[in-house]
Amino acid sequence: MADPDRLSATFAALADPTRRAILARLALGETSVQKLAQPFDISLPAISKHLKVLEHAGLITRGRDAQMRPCRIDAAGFIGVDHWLAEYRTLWGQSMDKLESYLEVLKAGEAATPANPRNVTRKGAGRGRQK
Amino acid sequence: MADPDRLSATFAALADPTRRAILARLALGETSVQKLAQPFDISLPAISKHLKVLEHAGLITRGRDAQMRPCRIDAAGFIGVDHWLAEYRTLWGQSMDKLESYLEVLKAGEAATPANPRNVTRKGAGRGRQK
DNA sequence: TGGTTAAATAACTCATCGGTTAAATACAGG
DNA sequence: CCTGTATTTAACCGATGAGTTATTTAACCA
Repeated sequence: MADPDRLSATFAALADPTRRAILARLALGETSVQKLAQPFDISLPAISKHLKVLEHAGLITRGRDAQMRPCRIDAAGFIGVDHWLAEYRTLWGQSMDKLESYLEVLKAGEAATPANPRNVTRKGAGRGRQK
Repeated sequence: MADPDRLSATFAALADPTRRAILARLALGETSVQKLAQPFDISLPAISKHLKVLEHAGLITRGRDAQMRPCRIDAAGFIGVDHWLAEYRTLWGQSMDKLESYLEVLKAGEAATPANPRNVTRKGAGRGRQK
């Protein structure tokens, strides 16, 4: 119902192996609920609940094709996680090769130069309240 | 593939805003439990529990200094998440996280942080698979 | 219309989680 | 030793989450 914290919802969604398996399957392409459920020995309503959680987490979207509700990966949730993780990447030194790649992209000529002087995202600050 | 339950534990740990705030604080440097607890209006045992969860998730480690147990960031958990996420990066294009990493490098390099990441050219969705 | 298939909802159980307070442990110093 | 400080453990409680079976909604087809 309420959507107080999407990032929390996304991480919570990813904390379940069944849901990660569903995402792995969806990474291969859009699929119906039935086919998604097939590899698991849990009931269909359970799958339906998992899909609802994934959808609310911004990790999948659902369409409509006749009686079927095909599910597909939604980049939004992944981007949210990636963005959060980016704040910590310098802590374990994976930034250099990423920077190299970025510079290659720059050379390819597609990047706009960051130009806004006032910073927007605070570093690690965090929302301190919970629940 | 690493321990799959470990990954679940890591995502579950990250699903709590209080714990993410603790990590944000620890990103600034090693600290005692007391100082860690200060910004929050929850009890000390609650913080202690959060730290235990973070430790089990591979996101922090704890040492010993007299009566204090200083906590610090542990890269392992972050790397686990990053590796998992890498499998899905091709689904939304990589320019975004590369830019973020680049900005992190900038931040690490100088005190004044410029830049607004929002005007980067984004690639289209691009259906695909990987792994 | 009725029947079949696809998926979601309802209502319930049970385990886990985040929080509490009170007590216990570990260490430093007189 | 005893005392103070830092932190963890124990015992408990209400909320949430993952699962179930039974029922219901939605869409297609004869």
